[in-house]
Amino acid sequence: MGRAPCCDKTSVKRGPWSPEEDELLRSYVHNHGTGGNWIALPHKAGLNRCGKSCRLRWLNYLRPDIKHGGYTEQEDRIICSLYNSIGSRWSIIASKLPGRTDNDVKNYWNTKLKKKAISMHHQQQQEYYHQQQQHSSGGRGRRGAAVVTPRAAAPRSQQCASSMQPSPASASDACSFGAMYPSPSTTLQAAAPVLARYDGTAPAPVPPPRGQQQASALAEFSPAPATAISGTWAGGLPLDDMFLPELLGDSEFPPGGDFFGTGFAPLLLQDRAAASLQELSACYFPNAQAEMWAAADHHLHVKAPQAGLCHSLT
DNA sequence: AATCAGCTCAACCGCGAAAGG
DNA sequence: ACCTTTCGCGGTTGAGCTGAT
Repeated sequence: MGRAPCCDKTSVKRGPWSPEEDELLRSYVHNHGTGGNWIALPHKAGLNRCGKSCRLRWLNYLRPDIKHGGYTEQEDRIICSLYNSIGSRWSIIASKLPGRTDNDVKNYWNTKLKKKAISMHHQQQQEYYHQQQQHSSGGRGRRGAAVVTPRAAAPRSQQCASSMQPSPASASDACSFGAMYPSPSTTLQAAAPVLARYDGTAPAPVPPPRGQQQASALAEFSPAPATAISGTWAGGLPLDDMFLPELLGDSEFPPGGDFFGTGFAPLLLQDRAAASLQELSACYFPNAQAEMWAAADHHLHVKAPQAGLCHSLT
């Protein structure tokens, strides 16, 4: 059986839109609006198209004030940070970027930004690994502390693969960003009391309906994007305080300095790499997450991530 | 010049949520 | 309360483009 199609696909035109079709749709919406019914719109507009196709064309291409390409570094950072925090909720992310559509942001992430993130994460891991090697060769490290190398971690993740649906690639996509870019929900824990500690044994909070979920997740991202872009974001924090220095260069983040500002320093710089690995590991080993975050909190004052860090694993 | 591989992005697909009867 | 219709979203596809060989 299956779901009935939204329209008769054999009788409607598909594929790329012609300039004439664009003009028909544009002028119809301009004169009449969408009428709240996309299914009926193509017939009224004289278009031999599926309603969904019309909606998509309008929202992603014909709508006024749409921007294509030319993403700024600022936008990159917003996308990265939001992706880290709420995952692939492209419509929400796009809503924070004036003129951008969810499809556009999604494409941009999948084709460009993701690669950038992954390469940066690998670089970060390597640096951490080298640091650990130097540390252990120059003296004994922390008693009982095992140095986790990517090489060593891989087989374990494969062991877990049977109980974890997503591929390592998809997991690393999300987790690499979790590790790289502290989300506002991580860096702004003091300003986000809604964060519940993940203790692994407590019953998971009942997720609110999707709309409310989005709203609560977004509560951390007010005020509006225009304000954010002008230089400040939630709680009046300077935008740059909400992102790790990878995209900015070290000069803006003095080494060892408390660049998150007083009261917003869950990730101390000297332990950042460790926290990153911990976060990454937690993605691969969800059952060990409670212990890790408990330890992390004790050592690093790190809160467990809210939904979104390892969204690809859920 | 021809072929191939990789990339981009518009468009499609199918699902869940919301709305309305 | 249930069913149907429509909307909105995220994942995926594939045509067209570009650069390398």
